[in-house]
Amino acid sequence: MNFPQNPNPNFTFLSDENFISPFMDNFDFTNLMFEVDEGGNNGLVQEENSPPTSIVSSETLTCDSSGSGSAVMTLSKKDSTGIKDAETKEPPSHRVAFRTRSKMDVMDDGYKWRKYGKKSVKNNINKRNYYKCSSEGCMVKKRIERDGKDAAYVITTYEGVHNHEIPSHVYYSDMVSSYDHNNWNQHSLLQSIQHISPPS
DNA sequence: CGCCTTTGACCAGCGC
DNA sequence: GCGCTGGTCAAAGGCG
Repeated sequence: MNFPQNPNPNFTFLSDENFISPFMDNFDFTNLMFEVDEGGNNGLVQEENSPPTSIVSSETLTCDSSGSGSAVMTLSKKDSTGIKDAETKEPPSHRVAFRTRSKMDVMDDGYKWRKYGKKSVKNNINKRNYYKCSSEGCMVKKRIERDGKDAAYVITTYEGVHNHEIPSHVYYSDMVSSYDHNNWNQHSLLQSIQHISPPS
């Protein structure tokens, strides 16, 4: 089986040994959803009653002491051919979505994002926020919305692949030094994504 | 001054 | 064809 490509292939931040989050107790990894290539739906898993195409074991996903969380990988209509196409053509064709339980709306992943829209969506009293990568020429987008059924959960969807280095290695150092719990949690989240979809 | 968010308008896709 | 919905644009204003 081919794992979908990491939306942030240039992620080169700290390794496991150097990065252990002690704060996962207030940042639960509930669902991790991958959609490779353009799919019919938006790649979001509709709770537990809609079984995904395939499920990655939670051991693969969870970070160290966390233990709470289930990972879900959904492959849409095209299989390996879609992946190949996506790698040879322009993005955005990679889409990664995950649902987390977090008090914070925005996942700070080290990239710089610029908000360009905000919309009310159907079946969700909460607004959906649209972000673009601020780097010039980078077309990666992400959507962030609160789960309509449980506002404690945040659904984040990345679309596309960054074509540049992560701009904030220094920033991560700052995060560590400032001991920002929330950012630590987010960092752990993204580290988990790397676990489930190694850049190969 | 540059970059960001906000927000209403606009556009495209889809179902009926 | 029409209406609904989601996604994007762009002007205006705020902030450092």
